[in-house]
Amino acid sequence: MIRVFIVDDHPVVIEGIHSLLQNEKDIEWAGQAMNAQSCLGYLVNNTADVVLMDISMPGMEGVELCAIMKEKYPGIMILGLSTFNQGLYIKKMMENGASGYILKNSSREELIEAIHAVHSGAIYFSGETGQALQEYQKSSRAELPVLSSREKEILGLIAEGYTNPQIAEKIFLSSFTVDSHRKNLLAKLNVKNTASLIRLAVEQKLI
Amino acid sequence: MIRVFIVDDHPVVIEGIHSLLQNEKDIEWAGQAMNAQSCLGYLVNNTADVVLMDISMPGMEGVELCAIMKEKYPGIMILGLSTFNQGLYIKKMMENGASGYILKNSSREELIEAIHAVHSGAIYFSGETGQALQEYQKSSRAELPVLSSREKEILGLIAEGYTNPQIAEKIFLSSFTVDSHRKNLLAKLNVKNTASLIRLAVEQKLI
DNA sequence: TTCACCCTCACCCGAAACAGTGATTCATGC
DNA sequence: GCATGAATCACTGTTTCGGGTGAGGGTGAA
Repeated sequence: MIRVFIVDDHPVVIEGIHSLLQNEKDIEWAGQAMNAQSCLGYLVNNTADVVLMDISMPGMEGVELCAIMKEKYPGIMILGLSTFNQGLYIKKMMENGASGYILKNSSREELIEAIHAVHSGAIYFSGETGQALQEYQKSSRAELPVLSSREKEILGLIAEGYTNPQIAEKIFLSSFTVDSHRKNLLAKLNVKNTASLIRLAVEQKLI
Repeated sequence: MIRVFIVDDHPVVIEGIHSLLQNEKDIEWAGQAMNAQSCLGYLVNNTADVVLMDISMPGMEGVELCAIMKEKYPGIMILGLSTFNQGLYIKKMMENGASGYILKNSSREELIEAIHAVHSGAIYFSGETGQALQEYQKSSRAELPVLSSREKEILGLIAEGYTNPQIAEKIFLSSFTVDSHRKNLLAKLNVKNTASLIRLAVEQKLI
């Protein structure tokens, strides 16, 4: 028996989901809340197996609530719920411990499949949201110039906090040479100092 | 009809999966390959809907093959397959376009559910691998000291490539003050220069 | 009301980074 | 065989960073 709780500020959505799950044998309606506070209040004395959670709520963000709940009750699985299909939000929810994500206009079958998957510890993103997430990951990758192996090596060492003289000593080069490579990195990646260089490198997973 | 192709360097695994899928009505066995090259060769003249892919293969890494395939044939869905349960690899596969992940000792039901989910565009990570992924994400977060709002603001501006004088001008402060905050950031986060500061900040999602 | 902490500003100084320019060697491919 | 680019080294500046130190005002909590 899977106890399902729902947090959403739209009564219509709560009703809709409730009626969709009503005749499901292994799903039990644990309760509902219309904001983050009452959700957390409910969980003080009660519990649930799966929480359906809207990401866009007044006051506390769904993303925040997600993080708090996972901190306090790691055993409760969270299934994101949204009308919109924003890759960024979906990614953030996942990074904060959500186990899945579906759209509010999902079919009954999809909803139930997602609840089961999430309850079993799996991660499930429905077709539309899964594609949005992958699209988002793809689009956030820029077109990058090719770095030589030496440049990549030195980039890695810079990111680890070594200075030019330290790098020079470490890989047996002149400090001038390291400096040259460093300047080439700045030029190739079109950034103007170490801060933006490292930021770009980490975000684009160059290191 | 879902055409399923498999890439794995272990014949036993190929046979096992083949027999598991044999009697499935809506699944068609498209073919098999034992390394990345022959997989790519097959796809020149043929196609598939879902590719089951081992992540640990001799020669080319599964992660690499995944990226190449998604680049060339974005419509083919990739389902990772592994004996081990390494959060890091699972994350990398996903970042490179895989739609799901299961362990080789999964049940027949789980395998088929995963193939269906992935084929519909969804993202599916089986119970064990999903938990490994979430554990990995959790464990890679360090215990961080609390940064004041001013510090966070300045950290963000440093990451955008502004120098102390530029930041000072931008937020109407003395350059000395900005420098003080900057030094406090280095001290609090226990790093010794801008490079490691920004790396930490990006990796821990402080900005 | 202390105490802690944030925010602000200030100065000194050495080290590191950044800009510009130019050079040689070596391998690779056209 | 010649162009291209990677990799190496060199020198000269200017700017920025980072370490150390200190100080004054504000706020909020114990």
